[in-house]
Amino acid sequence: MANTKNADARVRRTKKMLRAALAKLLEEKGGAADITVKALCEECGINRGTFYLHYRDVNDLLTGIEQELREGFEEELARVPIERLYAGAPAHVLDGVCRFFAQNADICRVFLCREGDSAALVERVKDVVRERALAQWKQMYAAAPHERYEYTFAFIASGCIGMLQLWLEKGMPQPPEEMAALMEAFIAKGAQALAERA
Amino acid sequence: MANTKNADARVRRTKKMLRAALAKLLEEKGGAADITVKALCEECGINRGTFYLHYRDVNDLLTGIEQELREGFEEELARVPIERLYAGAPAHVLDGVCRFFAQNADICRVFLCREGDSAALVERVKDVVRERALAQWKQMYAAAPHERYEYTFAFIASGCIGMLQLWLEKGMPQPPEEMAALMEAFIAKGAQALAERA
DNA sequence: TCCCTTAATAAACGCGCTGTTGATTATTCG
DNA sequence: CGAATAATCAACAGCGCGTTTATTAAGGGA
Repeated sequence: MANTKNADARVRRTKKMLRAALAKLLEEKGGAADITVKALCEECGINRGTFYLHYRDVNDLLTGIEQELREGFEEELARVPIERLYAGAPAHVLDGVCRFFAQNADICRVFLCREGDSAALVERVKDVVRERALAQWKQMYAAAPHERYEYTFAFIASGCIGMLQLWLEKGMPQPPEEMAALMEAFIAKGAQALAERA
Repeated sequence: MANTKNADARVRRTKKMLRAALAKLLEEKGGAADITVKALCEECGINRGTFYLHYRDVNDLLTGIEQELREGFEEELARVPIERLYAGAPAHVLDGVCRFFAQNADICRVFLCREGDSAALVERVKDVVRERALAQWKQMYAAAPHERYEYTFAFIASGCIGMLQLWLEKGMPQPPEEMAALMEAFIAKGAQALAERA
């Protein structure tokens, strides 16, 4: 990121084009697998040698974009007052997160969704969520949580991602706020929340 | 599977060796990416041409094993009385599922866990869980469920997988029954269940 | 047991992408 | 403008792929 900004205008141009090409090929092929350096360079009319001037291989370019996405998500997550989630009173605490996914839907759909073979990012996002939940817990109770909570946070992290994946797949027919409310209700009260609302 | 059984003894031998080699290389390299046909054949001392006699490429071999694992899981899942999950009374309905993961830990750890770049199987398993939950719902209430439930089932499916992934990563220090109870409690009552147990 | 069938081997083939190199041209920025 | 450096072009060996040929070895039914 910082690396990309403080650079020659030519470098910025090249990297930008490569990212666009990657995005396009990813959507075309569906999977990150067998995207070739050659195809990437031909896509944006760049010399193949130029690619190696900036990236080690295709995966290197890929993880760069992933990292940016993750950093953006992490920022958004930092604003969430997690402690209010467990209180049982949904209070629009996840609205921002859901909106973030909606805003970056193009990239998220490619990197976060099924068959993408880009499991790494999904796992990282889970880690971020889980660790933040754990840290929050420690801060709230000033004590190391029982192992049981770790598993529950893993459940929450994965569950949220899974719900968001389905949402993205469907083309986001619901507004982010509705998704947030659904997530919050389930986290707080589980399936019982459903019965009450039905 | 049936294909593997009704075959010449030589074919069975070859396929068996290839699977063993694949498992070994997967553990060594960590990721399914860049496992080469050549390496696979060298690993078990098989002619490279022989590989192509049975599989189209590495991915073909890979999905074969995945499918077996998924079928086993699907069988186990079919025995789960899902309707009792929503009642709020954990009743050891998920014990069998968790035991299945414990029994097949070796394979699950490779195919189901992080960084494995084998996202396809994870997604399939999610689908199985989600669809079964939906079908069960329809059977119980004889009506098409609100879209909200689809998202909730997606949450549950992904959440369970996530919890099981963490469990496998840790080396399964808890007995399957404990994991099952934890999952059941969270599904039924959400984070409130934690407060009550703390 | 024999013998026919079929799997496995060995060696070689062109193909395409990789990652690197050296020389040359074009662009940026002070 | 002019020095620095990014981008280009062409060519290179290397390697794994997927296929083909002829040959050897093993299996299983009559």
